Amino acid sequence: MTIRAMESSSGSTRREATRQKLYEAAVTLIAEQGFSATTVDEIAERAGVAKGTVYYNFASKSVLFEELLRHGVGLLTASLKEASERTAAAGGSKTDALDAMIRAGLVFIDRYPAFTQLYVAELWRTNRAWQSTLMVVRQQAVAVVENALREGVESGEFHEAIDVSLTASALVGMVLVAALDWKAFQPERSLDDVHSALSRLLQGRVSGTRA
Amino acid sequence: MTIRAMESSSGSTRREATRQKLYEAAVTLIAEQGFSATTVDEIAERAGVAKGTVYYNFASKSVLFEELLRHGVGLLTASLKEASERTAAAGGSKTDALDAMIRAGLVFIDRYPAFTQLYVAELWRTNRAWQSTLMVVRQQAVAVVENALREGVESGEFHEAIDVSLTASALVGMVLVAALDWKAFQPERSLDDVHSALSRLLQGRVSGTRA
DNA sequence: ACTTTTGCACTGACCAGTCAGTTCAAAAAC
DNA sequence: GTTTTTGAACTGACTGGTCAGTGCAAAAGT
Repeated sequence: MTIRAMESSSGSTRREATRQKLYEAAVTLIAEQGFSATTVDEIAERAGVAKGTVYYNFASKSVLFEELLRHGVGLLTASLKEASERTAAAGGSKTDALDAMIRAGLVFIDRYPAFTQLYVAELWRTNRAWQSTLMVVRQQAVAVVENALREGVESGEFHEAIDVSLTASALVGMVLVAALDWKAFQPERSLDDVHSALSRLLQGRVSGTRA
Repeated sequence: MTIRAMESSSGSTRREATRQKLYEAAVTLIAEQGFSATTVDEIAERAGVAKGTVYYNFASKSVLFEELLRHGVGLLTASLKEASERTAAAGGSKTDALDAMIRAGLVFIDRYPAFTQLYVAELWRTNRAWQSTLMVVRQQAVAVVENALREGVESGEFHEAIDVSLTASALVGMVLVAALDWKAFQPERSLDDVHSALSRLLQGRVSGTRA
């Protein structure tokens, strides 16, 4: 009985690969059917793994879901930050940063539509085990947008009377719903189509006052 | 076994009252827990009614839910139409009509937060029994917004290059998400606060180009 | 070299509990 | 007297979670 080889955070390849397969299986099934309607047997089968393996890797169905949530929103947050920072580094305005984040959001949803669907379906639900987890990760993501707005107000680019948190919510909602509708009802449209429609709205070129 | 009395849309009062109680019980439970996690026994208990009554009034749990969906979106659509028509009658612009619809949407969500939550949670799900029902009622609601946009384009008020359906989705999403975040995370804010934040965004007073 | 041991990762049959939906006789409401 | 509701018992399918056991690659022992 010796000390096992230390496995770095990147994880022992086998186990991490199995967890990844389980995430992928769970995300589509839960997006389609909802958490309760999705059985652990289904997840295991879709992942090509025995049921016991699910419980070997995750303490429970809920924990699997919670970790999936953290994993997914983590990717989104990183992508938004990257877009924001890249724009700033290129000397862009805060409006440019918001626009870049809109695009990053669309790219994310384009790549992980099932995850987005599931996130939206669970976010405002109360009395659920993972509610607190969800609030934390949501706040991390929304904060990136809020920061851009706040900095834009401070630099005088945006009107100081804007309500940062409500506006951030609205912008997130705009992207989220437009993108989900795109994927669900008009999948033939291009990402650029959606992006330009949202850009136009952001920049007040729909019903902007000329003042 | 006799032929049931045809009940007109207004319905026999007693039965209609029971159905209403069941709608109200189901809407909050399903919003909190999701459809599958909500049991018929719970719904009956919350409604203060025997389980048998549920099955006397609705063919199944799914049918109860589908009718609830139709009922709720019907109310929203009527409210949006009313707001739009009222504005038009008062000689307002299409921007005013959109603004009035935003307010009507917020009032609706303020009154029926659980319904909204549940609607959002189910809308983009595929493979569900009520998917087709949901698509129909969604289209009815979104069409009201699309019409205002289209008419605004025709009258020259809005730029002709706007994408009506994507912009409508985005506007709906803006209202939906801002309102749900309001209710879930900042319930102390007033409806007017939320409305003015959204108005500002609609009218390009956040990062509007001065062109 | 070779055998033996270790323990991680995985397996899948099994269990105890849950739930939608049914049934129906009797009561209540109209 | 007809419609609607009650409430409890029942069924049969399904589900989350368990657990004793398997396979195997690396480590330890010789």
